[in-house]
Amino acid sequence: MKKTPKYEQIANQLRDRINAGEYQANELMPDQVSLAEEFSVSRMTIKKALDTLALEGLIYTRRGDGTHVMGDISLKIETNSPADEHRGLTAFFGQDRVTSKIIRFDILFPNEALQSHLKLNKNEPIFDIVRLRLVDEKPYVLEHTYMPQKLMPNLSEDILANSIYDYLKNDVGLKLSGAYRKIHAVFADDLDIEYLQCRPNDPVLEVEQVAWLADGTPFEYSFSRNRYDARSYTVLDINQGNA
Amino acid sequence: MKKTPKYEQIANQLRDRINAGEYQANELMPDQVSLAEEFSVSRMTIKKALDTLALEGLIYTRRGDGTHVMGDISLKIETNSPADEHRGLTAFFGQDRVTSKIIRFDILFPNEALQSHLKLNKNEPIFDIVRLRLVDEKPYVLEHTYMPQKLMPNLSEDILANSIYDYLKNDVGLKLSGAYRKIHAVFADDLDIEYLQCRPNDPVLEVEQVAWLADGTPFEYSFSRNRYDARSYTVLDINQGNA
DNA sequence: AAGTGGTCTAGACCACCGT
DNA sequence: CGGTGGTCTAGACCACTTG
Repeated sequence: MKKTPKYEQIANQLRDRINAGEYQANELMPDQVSLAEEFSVSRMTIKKALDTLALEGLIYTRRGDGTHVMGDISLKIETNSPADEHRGLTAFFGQDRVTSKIIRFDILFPNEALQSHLKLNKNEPIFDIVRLRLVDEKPYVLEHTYMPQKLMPNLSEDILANSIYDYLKNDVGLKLSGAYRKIHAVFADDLDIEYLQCRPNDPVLEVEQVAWLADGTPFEYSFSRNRYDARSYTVLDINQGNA
Repeated sequence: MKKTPKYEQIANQLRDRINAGEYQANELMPDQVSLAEEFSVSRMTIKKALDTLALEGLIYTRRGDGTHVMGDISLKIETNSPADEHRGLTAFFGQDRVTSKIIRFDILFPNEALQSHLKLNKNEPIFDIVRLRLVDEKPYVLEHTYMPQKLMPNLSEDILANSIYDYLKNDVGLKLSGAYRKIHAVFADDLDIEYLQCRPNDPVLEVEQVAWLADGTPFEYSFSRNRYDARSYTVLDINQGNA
């Protein structure tokens, strides 16, 4: 049983109202004092809920004016693969639609680059995993993943066939915290050609990632490779009032 | 003259201390009560300053434990081109290093896609701009930009030679607010080959962007094309405690 | 001038982690 | 258990936009 903070509950309700069209795009929302009365909370709590929605790009606020509902952003609507994806593919598409074909599952000692990325010394073994992820039976992304063995000693092929993230979260009890990603355009390599059915010289969208736990420990270094015509990567960048 | 909030001043000071090594990586920072005393502010204000740093990935907090300084993230260190780049190239590299070669500067009526992206009707003309941006005299990125004429009626080639963003912010008085980006891998086209000196069939990293003002009006739709071997795109994704 | 959102306070209670 | 961070309050003052 977990407790959801008031500001989060309120943010959820307000988000629902916006999505339901109860507050129209480019119109004003009720002012913070009214909302505080409606929800029987202090204005600071309302403010925090609104901050959440502003970070999501749903509203914007202007001192002296009010809180506006943001009109739809064209690129946002077309979007299908959000930046916030370190919860994994299964969380996004649902367990039924995602399957995995294991192409490699080895264990080895890390080279210098991997020692640095995962903050390990050369004697701490890592898993070396290559998986083809399929959505609705169709090749979606080819993932090359390195993870420290010591964090997940019981990793097996059965787990790899499903979601590693679910395993780490639910069975091992690790808490995921964040990720740093670097996005490149590269040439298709032999594996891309074989499994993603790329042609030689096709461009490939590669997402290089270091992900870490709530205590700051890196737990994953990975490359995700995508067909250039099948997938893109989207980012929402909200300017926090400074400029 | 503008007034900087206390929490922002404090966040800046604490950030400096972390970067100076005054608070060591993977060590605890002073607790919030102590910091509140040191800066003579309430604990809520300290909390807000720390939230800022947590969003930047510099620290992480654990209930019942304390505030930890995040160890360095490997990809973050190598990084040179941050996601937060809608302030423009000149703001990042400095005015002296960035020059622009104007390849196209036209005005035309928007097609349906552009009407949708920029929320215009078919009778409102837009600028159609192609610029090669050079850093230290070397080709860096090829930018194809569409902007509504009505927002910036006096745009000229002189301005294009420098920073459009500086012009919009300082001379026109527009307030930039946010951007939605979609990142693709694509084939080099004729312009890429000519100006970025790509070879035919080279992959190109393309960033498609819709940017909008503080009042929610879209003011720019653009494509930035980069040589695959010259540039990447980085994103920091911090999980806000939920999962 | 009136009304809005942004900041800040002083204190309270709670949830969580360590011992 | 003591100490930590997370939330929340009721009120205050300020900065800003609009009439």
